[in-house]
Amino acid sequence: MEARPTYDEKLLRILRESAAIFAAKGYHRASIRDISAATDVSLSGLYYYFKSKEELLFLIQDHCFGTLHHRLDEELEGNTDPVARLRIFVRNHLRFFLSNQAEMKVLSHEADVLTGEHRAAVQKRKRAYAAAAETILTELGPPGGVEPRSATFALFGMMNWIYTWHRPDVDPDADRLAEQMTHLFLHGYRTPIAEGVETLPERSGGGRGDAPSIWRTD
Amino acid sequence: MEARPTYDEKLLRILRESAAIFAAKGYHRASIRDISAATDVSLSGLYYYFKSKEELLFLIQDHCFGTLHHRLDEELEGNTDPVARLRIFVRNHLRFFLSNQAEMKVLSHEADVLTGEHRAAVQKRKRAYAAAAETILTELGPPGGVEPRSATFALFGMMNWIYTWHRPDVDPDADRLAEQMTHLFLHGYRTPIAEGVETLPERSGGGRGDAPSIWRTD
DNA sequence: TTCCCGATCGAACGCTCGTCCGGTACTCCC
DNA sequence: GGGAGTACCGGACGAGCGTTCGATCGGGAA
Repeated sequence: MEARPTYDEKLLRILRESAAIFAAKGYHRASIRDISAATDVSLSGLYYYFKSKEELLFLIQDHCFGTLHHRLDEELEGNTDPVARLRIFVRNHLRFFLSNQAEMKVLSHEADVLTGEHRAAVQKRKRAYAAAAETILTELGPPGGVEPRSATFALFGMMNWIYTWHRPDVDPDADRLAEQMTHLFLHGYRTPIAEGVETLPERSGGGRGDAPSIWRTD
Repeated sequence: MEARPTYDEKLLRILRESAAIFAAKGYHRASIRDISAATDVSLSGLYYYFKSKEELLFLIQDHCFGTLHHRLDEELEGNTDPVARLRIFVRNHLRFFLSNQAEMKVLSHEADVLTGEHRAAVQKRKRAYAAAAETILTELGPPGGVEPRSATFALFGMMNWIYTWHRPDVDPDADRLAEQMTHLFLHGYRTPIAEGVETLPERSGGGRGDAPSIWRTD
């Protein structure tokens, strides 16, 4: 005999299924009716668990971000070597990303959908997480040539872009990817830029402005 | 006396304004009525320029990708040094991205909205562009440790993530960013991974599975 | 048994959406 | 002047959306 699920269990199941649907169709194109069908909960029955579609998105994002950051703190605990800490950070991020692809896609892809207090709450989480990342980078010492802010976002770009290309059957798992990305980042970050060698001469006589718009009229 | 715009000029204007609106609100949330208001063309009048909302998105993406790739070929022409070619590739991509942020955001963010032939046509463009990138990376010689496929996407991730963070008033311009990202990528890509030094010991006795789901039930 | 309350549902409301139809100026050519 | 064709518009249609309302069901308390 199967025990009836508690309120919390059922809410978590709804959040999980909703995340999968938002990830597949996108937040705006996914309808509450889709979620109703996937969860076998009636349309109106769902509103017992959240007040609005936006709150549903918020619950997913908030829980996801909170868990990600919480795990990071656990993993970092007691570790003081700067390089090891960077490695742990990347590994934690990628493990979490690949184990919760739907949720993390929703987090990355629907980042600017929320409004008002929901938006503020998620952005607070995001800032705290980014600050943790920045601290870790600062501990590495001064960079060799790239600016810390650009470098931080370059690292996040590498990691967060994953959901657009990673296929579990052919691509490396999270731990191997973490090794590779840490390696990729670390060497470039600490190696100084060789003056004069690494810049490209301007293309001569192109005649076009340096920031041409796409909308050519030829 | 202002000359009346031609058909093509007006279409391009509509595409430009639409791209800005899609970038700001997202494809699904932006309505044809929004575009009508922004362009001062009536709702039905717009359908003289495209057959459906999806075709409008296609026209933007197709034109954008086509121009990006076309520019790349122009810039690469006559240049044979592998490192210089990589540098040109990154610079071209970033220049284009920052000069056409709205269009490139639409390209990145609404990548899997199109269906049928529209989707196929854009994916063909994307594959051709990615192939060009892969060729450039191959010319660099064998990587030092990271896999070429992961490395390629890591590079694209760095570059394509830009639209989420770049602020023209505080961040470096396209050319400086290109220098930095090329540097970042190149050193990591060619430096071998030091055996045994760069791997992290498993966390001892964590007791949790290695790919824990977010949806803890505690 | 009766009452209450958390959990759930069917049916509807008001709204916005993409798209289409019929019509109308305007311009050029005969 | 008359016909053709390009450019454009007002207004509507049907579908789908998020949300709400009143009713119902089942189990523990009195």
